[in-house]
Amino acid sequence: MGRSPCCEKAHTNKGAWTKEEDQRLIAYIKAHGEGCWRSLPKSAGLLRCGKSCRLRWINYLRPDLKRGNFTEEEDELIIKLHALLGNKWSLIAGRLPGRTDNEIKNYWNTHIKRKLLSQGLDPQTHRPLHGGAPFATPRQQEAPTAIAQPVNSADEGQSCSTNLDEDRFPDLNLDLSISLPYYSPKSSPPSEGSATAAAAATTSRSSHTQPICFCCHLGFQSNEACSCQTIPNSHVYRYIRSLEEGQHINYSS
DNA sequence: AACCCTTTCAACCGCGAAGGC
DNA sequence: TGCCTTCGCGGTTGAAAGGGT
Repeated sequence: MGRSPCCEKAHTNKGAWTKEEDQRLIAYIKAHGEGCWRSLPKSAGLLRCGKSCRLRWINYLRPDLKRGNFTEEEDELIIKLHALLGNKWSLIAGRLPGRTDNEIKNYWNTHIKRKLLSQGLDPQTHRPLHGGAPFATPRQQEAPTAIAQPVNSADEGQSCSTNLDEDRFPDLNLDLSISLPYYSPKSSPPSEGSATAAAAATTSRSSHTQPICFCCHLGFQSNEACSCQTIPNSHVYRYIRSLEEGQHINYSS
């Protein structure tokens, strides 16, 4: 007995998406919002499985995606994050706004891996292939520290942003960020409960003992949008829709 | 122009986690 | 508590594009 298929394969399309399928998916999500991927294809009139729809939306159709080449800064950030997190592409993508885990994974395999190899570094361990000095980012080269190792499952019991991490990558904010879902004008914003639940889900460890500022979690501490330090209330959750809009919603628990 | 090889990246697959009952 | 369903993630595949001969 194998695992039951995620959908009825006999009546689903596979392979590249057509323009019409894209339009159908976009129109449906604009009207009803994301979620319920299992039932979405039927409701949207698509002969695709839910997983395929989800992937197409997340990796290609989402309006907040940043298309185009990776910048040098993004390159460096990916390398740093990979040194600390390993192949946790979704976590790495969470630190690069507008980039998807699939995109970063592909970019790693096609560009960065080769780049590191050409520098004599093992892409998995970030250690030199033939001995010598361990991998160091430009900033590290100014003040070399211990070699970064990908986290393993045991390490994950610790805080995501430890003092050790800060020692290794002082300019790196490893707090887990939250990618906000896309809401159409017709669909409703998240309820207070779902926002706090999302916060609890993604920051479960810290949320037990301290308030969460999403600005900080998104790495915007220095941005004026973040005013968490001026908010004395210990249970304020701040949501930012986007940097451009400068909008935010406070959710109090 | 034709063929072959390499590179890129969208899409698929299988698995584990999470949540509901 | 255990089962079932759904979702999300990471690894892998394969078609298309690009480049070389």
